[in-house]
Amino acid sequence: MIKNTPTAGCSEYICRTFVIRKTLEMGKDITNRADDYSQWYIDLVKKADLAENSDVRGCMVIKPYGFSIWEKMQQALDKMFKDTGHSNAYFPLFIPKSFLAKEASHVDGFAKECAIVTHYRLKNNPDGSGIMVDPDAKLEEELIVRPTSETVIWNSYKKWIQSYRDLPILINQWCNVVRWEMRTRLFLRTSEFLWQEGHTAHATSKEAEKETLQMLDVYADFAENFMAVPVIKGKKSEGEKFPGAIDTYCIEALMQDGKALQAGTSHFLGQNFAKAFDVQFTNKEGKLELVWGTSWGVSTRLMGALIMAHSDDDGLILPPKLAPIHVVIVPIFRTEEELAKISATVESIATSLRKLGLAVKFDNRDTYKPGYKFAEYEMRGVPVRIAIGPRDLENGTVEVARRDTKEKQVMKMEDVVDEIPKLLEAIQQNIYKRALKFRTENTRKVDSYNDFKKALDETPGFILAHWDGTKESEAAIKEETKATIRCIPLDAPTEIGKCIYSGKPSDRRVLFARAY
RNA sequence: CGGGGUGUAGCACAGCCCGGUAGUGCGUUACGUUCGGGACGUAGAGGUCGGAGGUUCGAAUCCUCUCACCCCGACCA
Repeated sequence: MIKNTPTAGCSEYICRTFVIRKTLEMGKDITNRADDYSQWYIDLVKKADLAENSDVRGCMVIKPYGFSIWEKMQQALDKMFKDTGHSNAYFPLFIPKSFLAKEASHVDGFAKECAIVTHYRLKNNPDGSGIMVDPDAKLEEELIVRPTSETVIWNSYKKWIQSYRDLPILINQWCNVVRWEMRTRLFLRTSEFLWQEGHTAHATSKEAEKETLQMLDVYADFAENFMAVPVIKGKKSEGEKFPGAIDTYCIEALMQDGKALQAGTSHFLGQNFAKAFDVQFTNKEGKLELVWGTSWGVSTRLMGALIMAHSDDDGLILPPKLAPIHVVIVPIFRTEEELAKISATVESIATSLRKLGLAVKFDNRDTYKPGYKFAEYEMRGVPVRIAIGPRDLENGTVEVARRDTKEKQVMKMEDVVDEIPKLLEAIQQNIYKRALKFRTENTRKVDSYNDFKKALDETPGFILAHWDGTKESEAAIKEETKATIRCIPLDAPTEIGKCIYSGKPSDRRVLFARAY
């Protein structure tokens, strides 16, 4: 094969072996998105060392690397909450059954997915074969493992609020919740998940509504500027809103397979929970009035959004603002002496980069070859990789590779400190723009039910279409196409049209998609 | 809850149809050679074959029951 035309044949041979080799190696790692998107996602979560299934049904173990990304999200969000006047607090994991029953639509919404504590003691089996629940230790009243905390929090608010002077109450809690889902998927839907839930109480409807929309803006800001995921802000239809809310607002993101993902919600609760828990205050006029409420939350589901929005067949792609490691430095060396020389240079580069607030990892393990490390950090989505070898030491250069485009460049060592922060910023911008471009290209206006169905099957994505505003049409469309109204976009312009399903008049387009 | 699948070494799997020394790859340990895109050699360690019962001289393998998890649906702030 190589012997015929030495030069051309040789390079062709090398090239081909490389491709075959690469294909095999990649196949060994993660499924291609094009072959099976769902499997790609699962492979990626596991191979990037983000999380794994635990032996507890529907529950995941979030591994250190995955958790460190979640911590970065928490830090950024927590600051945004504090900056908008909120404080953190903590309420119990357990909710007495009677609490949950107080708000009718709330209990309807969650009843089918609750974990319930009925006993408080175990004992040895009489036959000595392990342990059993002690039937004598039955609880007077069952405890529900919180699926969300409105009830237990409003029960406290009743004690805390007497006068308009006690308002507003602006509280957030970081915690775990349990929803006994039929079917689970790592990060996207797990029986137990981590989240934050904000719960605020206000003297007026106007103020509560303002809070609801303010937090929606915070979420959108976070999604776009930290996660680099463009989102559409909107209002949920009656059928899709939170049980117990007057209005539910949300941010909706589009994943690479054309399915929508609800990335955060903010609810205007009206006086529903105040009514249920009898939370009244004396207003300035000395009259008793019910308190107005909001609640809002984002969860570890954001991890799913982050993964699916940007990553490729080689692994995770992380936005620099949420990457636990910004820059990984891989030394290329043969001997310990070479490594020692390189280390000296690396230390000075790493120190200067760290002074800029960057997380820099120097991977000087001698147990893995450089190629292995390159692949590993690509899998983990580290935005920038610097390679330094003997050749670089001679030339005073380094090799810089960016994860988002896989481009490599040779950079002068003295430029590194100036250029890397710019490069990270460029990556942050680039992946946002790429995601936005994808969304734009996969958002379609459709005016007939046939085109709607065709679009869903042939070119999945967001669909903007007219809807008559009725539950009946919404339900029928969902039943027939599995597409749901993701939201009524807040910025939707008034536009006269006809509902794609019923043909009845409509004054604006709403956002449809199949969703996670 | 319906459909499908899987439980055998840390991980991925073969062996089962047709019963008879529990295997392969990766990882791991030691040593040596390697190191600019996923290295290789040699030697070693590592297994209640998901669980219970049954058939049999003998069960990872056949039969019955059972448990668990995963995937695809249905459901779902």
